Amino acid sequence: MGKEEVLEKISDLCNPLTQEQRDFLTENLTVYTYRKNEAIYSEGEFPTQFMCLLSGKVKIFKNGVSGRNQIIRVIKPVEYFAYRAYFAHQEYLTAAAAFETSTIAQIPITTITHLITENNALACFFIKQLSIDLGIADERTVNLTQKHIRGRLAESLLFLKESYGLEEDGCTLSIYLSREDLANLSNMTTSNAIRTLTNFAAEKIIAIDGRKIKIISEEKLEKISRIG
Amino acid sequence: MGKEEVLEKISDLCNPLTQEQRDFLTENLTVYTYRKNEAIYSEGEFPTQFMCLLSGKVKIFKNGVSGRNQIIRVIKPVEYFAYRAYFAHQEYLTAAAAFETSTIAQIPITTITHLITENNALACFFIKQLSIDLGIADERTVNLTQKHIRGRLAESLLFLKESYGLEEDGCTLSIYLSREDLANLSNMTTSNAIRTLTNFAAEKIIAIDGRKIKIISEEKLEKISRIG
DNA sequence: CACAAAATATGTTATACAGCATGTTTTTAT
DNA sequence: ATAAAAACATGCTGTATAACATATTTTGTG
Repeated sequence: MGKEEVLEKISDLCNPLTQEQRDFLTENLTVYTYRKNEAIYSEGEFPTQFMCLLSGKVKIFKNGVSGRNQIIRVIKPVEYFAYRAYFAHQEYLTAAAAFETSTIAQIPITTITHLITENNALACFFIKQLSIDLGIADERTVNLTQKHIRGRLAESLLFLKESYGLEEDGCTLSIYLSREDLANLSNMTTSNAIRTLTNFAAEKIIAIDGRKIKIISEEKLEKISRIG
Repeated sequence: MGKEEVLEKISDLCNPLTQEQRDFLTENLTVYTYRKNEAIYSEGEFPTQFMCLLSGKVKIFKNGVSGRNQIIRVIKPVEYFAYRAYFAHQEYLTAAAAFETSTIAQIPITTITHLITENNALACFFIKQLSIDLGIADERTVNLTQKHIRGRLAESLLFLKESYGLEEDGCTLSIYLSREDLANLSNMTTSNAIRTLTNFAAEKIIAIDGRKIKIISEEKLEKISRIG
């Protein structure tokens, strides 16, 4: 992908910038492609790059107790990530990996912080983004802890629909997750993700074909998510 | 409390400001005192005031399913709160109430956003604060979902020690929470908070005298928190 | 293509924790 | 001071979900 094309994609980041600042950004920008399941960064590492997902799908997750992972959030194009830790003067508390082949623009995080101190509109952009993410995290805490297994899985399916959308048929989720990833997203064991998925299919709420998931009744999913 | 005194307390907010900006802040600043258990703001309300806790203790919580509350974070003097929702252009997703008599400085949130657009250092202050809070929220998600009941309670006790410190004797927590609040902080029922607390006391990890909690072995609490 | 490894599926068992009931103590209000 | 309400305490029961076991299917690799 050419730099011109990249700049167009990250316009919400570039719009507030002066031409000079934009050039500075472009000079320091590199583009990498990660393969399916490849690690992008790991918990405990020191953050050096600000990232923007240009194409593909990425998960942000944490290693919990006894090897259980928790998917904290998912990234879709064009979204920014990998900056929180540096802004907080911390190491990464999370890890990131590619769900599928993903193209990522990387800019040294110091370049970004430099631009932030120069450009107030850019600072405001990050204030808003962080505020939205913090709200999502707060919601998620309650949902993951208080809802029952069916409610958590239903919510995850709706969340995936919101995040990555549907295919042309208007009902198949555009992301094909392993049962394990689905479990890690919903805070349950893989076995229970499989079982509950099977139940949903038997109840004609969804239809499953391998990793393809068709949402038959969004209303029912919403109801299960709300109550359970 | 006089405005002079308040300004001194919120110096980390004021330091980046020009004298003119500081005067603008002072003009728009009011101080309220909330009684024990009094609501400060509620879920769904539209945010209008930026707040700073000058003295006392405050909880930020969410109403979960079937009346179960989840305490999301606690505020100590001098910390800022009640600004996330406005920055994200949302209603409050959480509620706030006073654990005990609390004095709170309030500034119209529009005053703050105005100052942020004028003052880059102030914007950076909030970027850092939000980034730290987002990291805490991510950690908390995993801790609350993956740890067992003893681990969650142990963690909460250590968290309260970190947040509010100890009394002069060097081992009594400076905050006296109801068993219900302790349960809401640790994602468990009140019954189980009581039971587990009793167990910890029997194991000589803590000593309880009504709502007073003495930490006898911090190492053991840390171990339980880590493993459980 | 064959083989190993991983992912999916499903049944069984074990257990952590919620839910409920009941009694006691402490706090609050009149 | 006394009644009422709230908080605390503890035992019992039920159940949601983890943990384990064992097939079966799919995927990846030499």
